[in-house]
Amino acid sequence: MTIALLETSPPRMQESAAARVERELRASIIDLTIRPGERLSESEIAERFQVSRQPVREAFIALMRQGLVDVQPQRGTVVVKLSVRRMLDARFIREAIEVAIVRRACERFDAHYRDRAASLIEAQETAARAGDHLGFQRLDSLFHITLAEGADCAEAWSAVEMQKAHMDRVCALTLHSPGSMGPLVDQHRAILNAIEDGDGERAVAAMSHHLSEILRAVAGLDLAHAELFE
Amino acid sequence: MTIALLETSPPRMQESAAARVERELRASIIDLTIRPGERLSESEIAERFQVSRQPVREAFIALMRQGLVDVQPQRGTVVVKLSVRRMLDARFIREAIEVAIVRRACERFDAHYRDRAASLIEAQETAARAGDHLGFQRLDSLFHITLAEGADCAEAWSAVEMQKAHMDRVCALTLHSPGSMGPLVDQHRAILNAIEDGDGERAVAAMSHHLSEILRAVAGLDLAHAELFE
DNA sequence: TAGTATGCACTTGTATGGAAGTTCAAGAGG
DNA sequence: CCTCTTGAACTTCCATACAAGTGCATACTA
Repeated sequence: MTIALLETSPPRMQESAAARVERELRASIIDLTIRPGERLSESEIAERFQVSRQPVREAFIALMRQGLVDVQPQRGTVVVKLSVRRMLDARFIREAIEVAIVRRACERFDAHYRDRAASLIEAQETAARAGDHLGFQRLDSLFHITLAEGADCAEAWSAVEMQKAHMDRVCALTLHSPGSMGPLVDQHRAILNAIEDGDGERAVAAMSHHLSEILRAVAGLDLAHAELFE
Repeated sequence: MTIALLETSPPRMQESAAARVERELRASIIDLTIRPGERLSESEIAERFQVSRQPVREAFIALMRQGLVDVQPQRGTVVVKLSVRRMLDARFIREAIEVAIVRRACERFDAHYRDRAASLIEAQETAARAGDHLGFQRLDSLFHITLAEGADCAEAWSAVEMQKAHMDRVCALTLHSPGSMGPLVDQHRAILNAIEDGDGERAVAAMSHHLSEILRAVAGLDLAHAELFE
């Protein structure tokens, strides 16, 4: 649904070289700037980022733990290909956690975050009308994070983030038609409304429905980019 | 509920030095052999394992990502203290995922894994009678993994594993009374029965109840080991 | 020609030295 | 006695060199 713009943006103070390489490589892998199946060389990346091999190696290991690259000892490192199976697994895990989040949100949801979520929906409406895909994706991510924080589940979101990457990578393939963002805004609104009403079952159903949108994108893209899939 | 014996056991072929250090340190951190709050030194650990500082550093970074140590640049690395909050967060995430697993298991559960789960319960019964805590913990972990694999959710289990460490660390403090394992076996049996009946709601309730056992262990131990908590 | 060595060019893994930053204690100065 | 400075002793982080393993092309052999 979204690409990782949020965790990409803050070039925090004194970011280590390893963290910088990992952050930038991760973003490129998720938005498919680096193609699935492509070989990555420690030396080449090190030269490109003007650092030594060591921080690059640490970035590779971190990306391997996230399931984004495959480090084969003494052979090489490759960006893992897209996988419908892996995407469905990620969706399953994400839905499990986010459903639990909204269920808890129906019991207690901080008022400040409720207002923030509402204003984010407004901003999404604007971005959708303007056809601003990148902005919309960033706002989408912020909306989900806000739900987690409002329900006091910030830690749970970090667990979602890893899975989200595998969904975003597949979504980066789908062509973003102008009208595709509107329904998503409505779904966000339905989720927030249910939370405000404290209606757990409705909130769960709304979130589940929302996260099932990606299933519709699966059918149409397999053949067009077969070489990117395993 | 359990400590990480499963992922600790296989000293796989050609395991790298970094992986070995991480594996052993992780096990020691989880079973509290290395005390929460203790400082870790790259040099000291390197000397102890007879390797250079580099693989130790990589192990530290990996453990940091799992939330088990805190690497403070240019200052030092410490084992994170126990945290009731962190444990409750881990429990929340784990319950969310495992509840989704058993719900799926009620729809389709491989017969081979059903038999395996049943035999694991038998083995747990034996271990419980014999008072074999370590064996029981290993069987407990295997049971949950078997549920995940039987429901074709192996990937989801790896997401659970990280959270599980934070629960196991707190559970390592609780004194294991001889009769404490019996109810857990019954709970496992209830879960498996519900799955065999295809009764989703009952399976979810049984798993949720099972994973709530740890909440009972929270109250009694805070004061006895206050220095281990943040 | 088919099959088998063999050496080269690549890869990741490890060791080691030094750069940059933090902490803490000892000592100078008020 | 209190405050500030300063330097030694640590820490993690990075750069570099080397070790070890893989794959492939080339050349040699039957």
